[in-house]
Amino acid sequence: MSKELAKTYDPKGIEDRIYQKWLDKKYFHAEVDKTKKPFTIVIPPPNITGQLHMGHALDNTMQDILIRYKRMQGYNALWQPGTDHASIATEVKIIETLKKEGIDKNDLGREKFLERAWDWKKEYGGRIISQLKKLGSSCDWDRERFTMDEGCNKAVTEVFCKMHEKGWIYKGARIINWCPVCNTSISDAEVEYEDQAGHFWHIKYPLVDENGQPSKTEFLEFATTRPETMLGDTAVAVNPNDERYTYLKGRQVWLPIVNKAIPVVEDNYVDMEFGTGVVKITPGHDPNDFEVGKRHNLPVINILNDDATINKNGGKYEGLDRYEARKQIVEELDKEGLLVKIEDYSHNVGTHDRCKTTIEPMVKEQWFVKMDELIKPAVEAVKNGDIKLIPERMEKTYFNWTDNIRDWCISRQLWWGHRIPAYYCDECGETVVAKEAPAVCPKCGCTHLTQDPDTLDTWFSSALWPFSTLGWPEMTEDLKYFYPTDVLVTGYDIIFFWVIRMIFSGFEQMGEKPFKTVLFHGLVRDSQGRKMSKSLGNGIDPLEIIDQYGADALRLTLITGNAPGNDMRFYYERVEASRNFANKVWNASRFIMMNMEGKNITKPESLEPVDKWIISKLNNLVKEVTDNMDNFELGIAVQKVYDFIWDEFCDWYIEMVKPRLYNSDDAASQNAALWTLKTVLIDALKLLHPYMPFITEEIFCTLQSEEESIMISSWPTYQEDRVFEKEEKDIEIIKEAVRGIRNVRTSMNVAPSRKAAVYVVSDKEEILKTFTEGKLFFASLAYASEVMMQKDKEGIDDDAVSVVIPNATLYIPFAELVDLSQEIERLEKEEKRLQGELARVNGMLNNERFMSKAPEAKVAEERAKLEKYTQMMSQVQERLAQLKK
RNA sequence: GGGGUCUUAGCUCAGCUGGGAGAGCAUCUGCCUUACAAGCAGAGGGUCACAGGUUCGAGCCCUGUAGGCCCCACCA
Repeated sequence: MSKELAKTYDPKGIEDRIYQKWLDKKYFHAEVDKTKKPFTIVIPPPNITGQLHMGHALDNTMQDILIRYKRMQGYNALWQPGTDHASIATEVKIIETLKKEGIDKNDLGREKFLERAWDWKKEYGGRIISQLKKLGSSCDWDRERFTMDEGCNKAVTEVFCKMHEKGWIYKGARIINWCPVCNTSISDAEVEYEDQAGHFWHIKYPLVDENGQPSKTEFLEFATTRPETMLGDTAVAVNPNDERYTYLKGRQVWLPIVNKAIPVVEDNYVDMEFGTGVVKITPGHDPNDFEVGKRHNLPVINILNDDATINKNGGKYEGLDRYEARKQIVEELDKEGLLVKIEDYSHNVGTHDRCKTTIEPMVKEQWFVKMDELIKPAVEAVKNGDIKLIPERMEKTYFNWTDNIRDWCISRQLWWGHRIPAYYCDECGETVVAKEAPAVCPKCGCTHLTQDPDTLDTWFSSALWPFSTLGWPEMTEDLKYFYPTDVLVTGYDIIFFWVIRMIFSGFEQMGEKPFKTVLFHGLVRDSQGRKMSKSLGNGIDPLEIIDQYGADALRLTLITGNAPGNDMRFYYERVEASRNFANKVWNASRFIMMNMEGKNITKPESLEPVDKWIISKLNNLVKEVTDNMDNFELGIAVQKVYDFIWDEFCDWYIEMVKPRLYNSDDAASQNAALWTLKTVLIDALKLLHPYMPFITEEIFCTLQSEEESIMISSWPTYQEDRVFEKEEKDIEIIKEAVRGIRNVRTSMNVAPSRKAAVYVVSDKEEILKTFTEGKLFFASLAYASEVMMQKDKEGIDDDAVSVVIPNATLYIPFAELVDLSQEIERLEKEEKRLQGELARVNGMLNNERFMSKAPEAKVAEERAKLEKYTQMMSQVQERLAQLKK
């Protein structure tokens, strides 16, 4: 009936075969079914340019665990997959490959470029998907989507037009972050600030004298980190309360190099304490200065071209790169005696998160999303618990962003992306925002309209992902049934980029949250705690790990010993430990199947105490694991399954049951053992399945060939008729006895092959009964040649080694001479330990405040301990007295 | 500047609503016991960063200190 299993588990071959079977059987596919409750997860769509990395592996393992768990619980589980067009990332890659062919993007032209991009998508978009499959991800691949497919495009256009109509999307000239390398504007979220060593140039501008000429004697000194921006200075500012500068009211300073007079303005923005209390104002290239400029009606001068070279406004510096211009300007100022000093200075420099280029603030016409109103329901939902963030502390991060929200710059000067549905009349300049290109200008009636060349921020379409993938803007059955989704699993690093934007988009478009819970995970770092990165070359390829150790081992490694939202380090040793566990499961199963071979196992009439013990343990495990899973404590849950399988089931139960398996005389007992082994194994496999889908499937189907798949089997539930409290306690007593005996034997260097008689001495009838019932396995585990039950130590050699357990003393008369002094030493150590315990317990019980304030259950617990230790103590002391005689 | 987080065994980390400190790896000892040496049996190893506080009781809650990491922020 059962197939022959190899001695060590080899995931190679097995995994692909099983995955293909799941695909063939359509187990991952979900359809609307109103008789079942839905459980939905949308995948964070990986970039089409991407290769599977450890972050994906972790993220998708967590999702797969949740979705498999819920599927087994009977939910209609949908894991919606897809990929992201990742506008900048992809565009940059394509430009790179074009470059290698000697082609310039602009020479190629927009249309041809987009063809190349789609080719790229075709070629590489599938790569990451096949990698996700290697991991075991049970996504509904029939529903695979792409953030730039037709449906998503419809959704994007719809949202853009709706929000524009509402006035929440607008076009305006504002200061934005410009990346001179990618040649596009980027949003605030895409700017990464990093501390860079730079300089502080202390400069002075002459004041303008009464003749309108630069003064030779009066100067205003200040410092700047970007001296080249002086070309765009349109004022100098001081604080209105700064008495040092009251004399400047209404005066002007002379802007050197440019050679013109600019005003001194008073603005509270200036910090009197900092530096000289004077700030040069460059509204065209600094966000704060831009605001100051607005307040004082200062002109805005743009001194830069898009590639960050100086433009014609920079006079003789035109055409120079910003850093070269900086150098030459400083030299010129120095020549004119206007450079006071240069200081080393470390400051925060904004860089583009994609290419690390220093961004340049510039004033440009861009499209923005007005955030203040939009964000409100998103804030409220998290505040009132409608959306739960796990771990909770992420709420702080969330609110920190929402409280300081600024309008979102959504237009990008890129070609790869959703094109902005805005059209401009070539004749009259009218702007039309519409889903379809208008044939005629509604204002002047001409037919010459040009679409806005810009595309949208890639996150604009990702923000709609939870509902666009379900058919929105159509109110499809899918959408009605599967939305809102249940859990979003993602890294805390994209909370601003994605999570928040999905939340406000969900409320705005659907009138309902996009998901109920957000489960955050941290970063997977290398063994030294460093971020895995291409430049460091310290990345570990999950596919290589899968190839070497199997997907199950990788998954287990990523999930164990890690709390939500915390970063983790990746160690090969840990993968090995996971692989070893897979092997353990494999071999235990192999053992069970070997013993089942040729036997017709039936549900037994009665179970023996050990059987009840393990069933009861399993029952508790089911309850705990289910609770943990429901609370998203995935690591804790699997740790418990791991411990149960390895410790309780393999190291104890299987060993306990071996004598019965090897003895066919008592067929009923053997059947009960086999039935229990099988029953417990199957349920344990089920609990393990979400974590280690492949090996559990392989064993499950081999074990019972009539069953189709573990992934569609039902999740175990806690059962009242599987509670055996007495047996649990009884077996623990025997385990304690076994441990004690093994301990003594090891310390005396007695080989396991040397059996010895064991006397169980107790005046408690039930203890003797417990041992009598467990005699067979107790003897085997305790290396006993025979086990005798006695009420007292009548007839036992005084030199016998003793082990004290609650309510009983075990004696082992070894043939060889026992070193009495060593024996006394051992018992004295035990006495000391018990003394300590008793002191603690008595301390508590004699403390009146404890007795009056502690809960009753706690007091009872301590009383029981007192009794237990007192009793053990008397046994130890009695034995000591004997030996010292 | 604001916020978060961490500090627990040699290493990496768990420790859920406060009630006798855990795991994996590493170390030491003994075992090829017919499922598994990717294994089995045992052992050693921790003032839970420090100082206070709340509590009958603190690794866990509060305050402060030190150090590490992260995020946010316009100090020119």
